[in-house]
Amino acid sequence: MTGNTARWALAPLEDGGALLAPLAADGRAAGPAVREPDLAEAVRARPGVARWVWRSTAETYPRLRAAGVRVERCYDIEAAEQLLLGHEGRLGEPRSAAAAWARLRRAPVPSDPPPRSAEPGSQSSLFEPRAGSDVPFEGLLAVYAEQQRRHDLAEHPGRMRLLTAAESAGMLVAGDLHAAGLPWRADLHRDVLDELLGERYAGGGEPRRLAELADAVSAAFGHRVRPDLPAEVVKAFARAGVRIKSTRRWELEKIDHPAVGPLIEYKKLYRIWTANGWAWLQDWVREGRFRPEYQPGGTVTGRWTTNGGGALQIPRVLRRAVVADDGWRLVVADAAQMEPRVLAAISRDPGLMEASGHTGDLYTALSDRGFAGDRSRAKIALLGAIYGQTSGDGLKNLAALRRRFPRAVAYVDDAAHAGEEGRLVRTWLGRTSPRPAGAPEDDEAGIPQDDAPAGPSPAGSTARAWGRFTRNFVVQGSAAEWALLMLAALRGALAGMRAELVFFQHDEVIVHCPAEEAEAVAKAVQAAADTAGTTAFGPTPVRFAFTTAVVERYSDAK
DNA sequence: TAAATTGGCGCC
DNA sequence: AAAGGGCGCCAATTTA
Repeated sequence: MTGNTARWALAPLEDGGALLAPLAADGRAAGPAVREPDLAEAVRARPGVARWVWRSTAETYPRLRAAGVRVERCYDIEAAEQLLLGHEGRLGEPRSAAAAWARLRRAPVPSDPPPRSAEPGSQSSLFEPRAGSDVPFEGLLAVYAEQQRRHDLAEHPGRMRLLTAAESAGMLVAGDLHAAGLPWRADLHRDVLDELLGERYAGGGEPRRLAELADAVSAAFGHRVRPDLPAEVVKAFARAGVRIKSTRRWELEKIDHPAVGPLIEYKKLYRIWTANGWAWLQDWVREGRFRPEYQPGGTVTGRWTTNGGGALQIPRVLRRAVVADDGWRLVVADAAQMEPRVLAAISRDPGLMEASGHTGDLYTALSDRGFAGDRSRAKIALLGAIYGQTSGDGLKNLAALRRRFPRAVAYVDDAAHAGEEGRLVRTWLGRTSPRPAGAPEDDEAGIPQDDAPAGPSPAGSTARAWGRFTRNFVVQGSAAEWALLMLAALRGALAGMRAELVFFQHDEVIVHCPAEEAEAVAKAVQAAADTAGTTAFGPTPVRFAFTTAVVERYSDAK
């Protein structure tokens, strides 16, 4: 009975042991719970288990990894709870297993614990039991069984199952990424800082180059102006006869004034100093690795976030510090035009599917089909449609786009209309948008009420802004799902190698591997892209392409 | 005095 | 190039 489809529930205990139970197809326990003295040994002793069902991957997986136990698949009950609540239009209700158990028993529902911020260099925080984790094992089993039933009630039960499985796989990948860490040369990072910012002054003030630029700004205005205070800068320009609404770079660039140059340069360097300067290095890089805590599904659209360290916003100039170990390489792979290809797959627009049917440049293919060979116009038009552009060239070219690719444009337009009317929208697999602020919460998920009282200015700019959000949500969110499945496939493919996934950023992965494995890894990446395409969207002519570079340092990729 | 908000900019 | 969607992080400012 423990064939390769078996599922077991697993709950770690504080003394290092674990409770386990085999599960039947309907999610209920198929046998008595057993207690084992050692969590990792209990898992190791059951190689036939295909999927481990547990409360939280972040709680359990690091302990297994630390003991050298690899888990192929899991089901993360709290991640699934979040997705199921969202699908049911109940986003915002507490998502902990304890809360789900309380709802089942009609007991008072505990609020979720506040999000914990990562401590630099921590491995330990992942081990700490969280408040709200006090669910008895039978409660966990009951919540899981109920979740299985709730999958059946979803709009597309099969896709919903795939979604929770994919999110769970993402949790495993996140654990792997944290454990591996991104190779980071602190000495090279310091070289970059010295080069850009100049030396630091004792006492913690601005580095030399920033001080010089601040002086240059003041000199240009003829009086002391602190460039990091927007209010002061706006006032200084007003005194000089230039009226600006903000000090954003694109606004400053339009001004003809000697302060603009040093001001923009100051902002750029100030950002590097405060966000990724010496303090960041001290906090986040240990023993040659940068180990952020990744949070799959950390955003409403399903994109990941990281907790501390700003791993998804690392300035390009610091990629010089990311260097493979001796004899190793970085396989840097970037999914080319991921979102337009996803739109092709989910809208089933014939023309867009055809243009996405090969791994060559999508915008060139697009321009040959409707923009007289003008690649940049095609690109602007498509991105404008996905993002809901309200002005500029994107809008001008939208008409041509709509003529040639009507179903694709209609798909995102429908999502925008739904958002403007306060309805919910879903990604391809079923991740569901939140409600706009102020929307009624007691109606059926997303179904508009005919007699709904007018909310705060429903047809106004707030509604249109929400429409842009839902328009983008269906594409960005479905793209995140493709990425999740790609990661899951890649993780499986790398299992037999020494290669490790060390970085993930929306549509880009980095694998660190021995030089001799690089070619096989590059092939595995493209294979994972193809697998993810058909797993997510079913049979589709759309191809998902990776641009791959094998390099020793990240900055050498493209 | 601490928490929340704002402005800005880095990444996709 | 700009501007549109998603974020996190920092410093300064405002609010409680």
